[in-house]
Amino acid sequence: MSEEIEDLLTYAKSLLDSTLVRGPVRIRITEVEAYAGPLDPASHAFKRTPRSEPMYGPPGHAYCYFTYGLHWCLNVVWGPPGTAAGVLLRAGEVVAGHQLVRERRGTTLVERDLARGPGRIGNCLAIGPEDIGLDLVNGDDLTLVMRSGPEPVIVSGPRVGVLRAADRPWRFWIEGDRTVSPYKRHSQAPAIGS
DNA sequence: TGACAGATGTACT
DNA sequence: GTACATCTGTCAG
Repeated sequence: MSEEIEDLLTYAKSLLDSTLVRGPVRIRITEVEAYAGPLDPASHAFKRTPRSEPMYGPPGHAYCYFTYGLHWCLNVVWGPPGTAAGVLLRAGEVVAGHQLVRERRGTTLVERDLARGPGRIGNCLAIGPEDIGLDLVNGDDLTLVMRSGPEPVIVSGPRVGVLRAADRPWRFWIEGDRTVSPYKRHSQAPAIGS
C-alpha cells in the first residue's frame, strides 16, 4: 500500500470521535469511509469531472454531493491539492441541538438514528449545494473540531453501498458504537474475494 | 429482514 | 436520451 493511502487512512481514523458543529447542532463522528481519488474506482474523483472538482481542491474543505435525487452527503477533502482523496462521513451521534435536528428531520426517528447514515448527517447539518468547497477547518459556519482525547477503539471493514472496489477495508467505525450505520453492501457489488 | 420505490443530478453515448 | 448513483423510508412476509 502506498504511503499516500496509509496517510489517508490514518486521517480517516483521526476523524472518528471528532465533532462537526453548525450553529447549535453538534455531531460526534462515529463512522467514516476513505476514498482515494484517482486511485480508487469507487471514488467520485476517479474521473475528474465538474462534479468531483472540489475533491481536487485544498484539504480540509467540504465536498458535498447530491445522490439518488434525495440526499446530500458530506466528505472532507484530504491531501495536497490534486490528490483528490477524501473521507465520507457515514454516521454520527447528535450530541447537541437535538431539537433543531428533529425539526429538520421530523420526529419519527429515535435519538440514536438521527445522524445514522450519510444522508441523515447531511440532513442534520442542513448540507446543500452552497456548502460545496466550504472550509471546515477555518470556517465559522460549518466547523470540524478534531478529537482532543485518546483514540477510541477503531474497527475497519469493507465499504458499504459502493459498487466498485467495495472490499477495500477503508471503512472505519468506533467499536461497539450503536450509532454506526447498519447499511449493507451494494446489492450488485461482487462477492468479497472474487 | 429483505425488497423495492422514490426524485433528480451527473456522466456517458 | 438514457442509465445510474458513496441512500432512505416504507411495506410485506
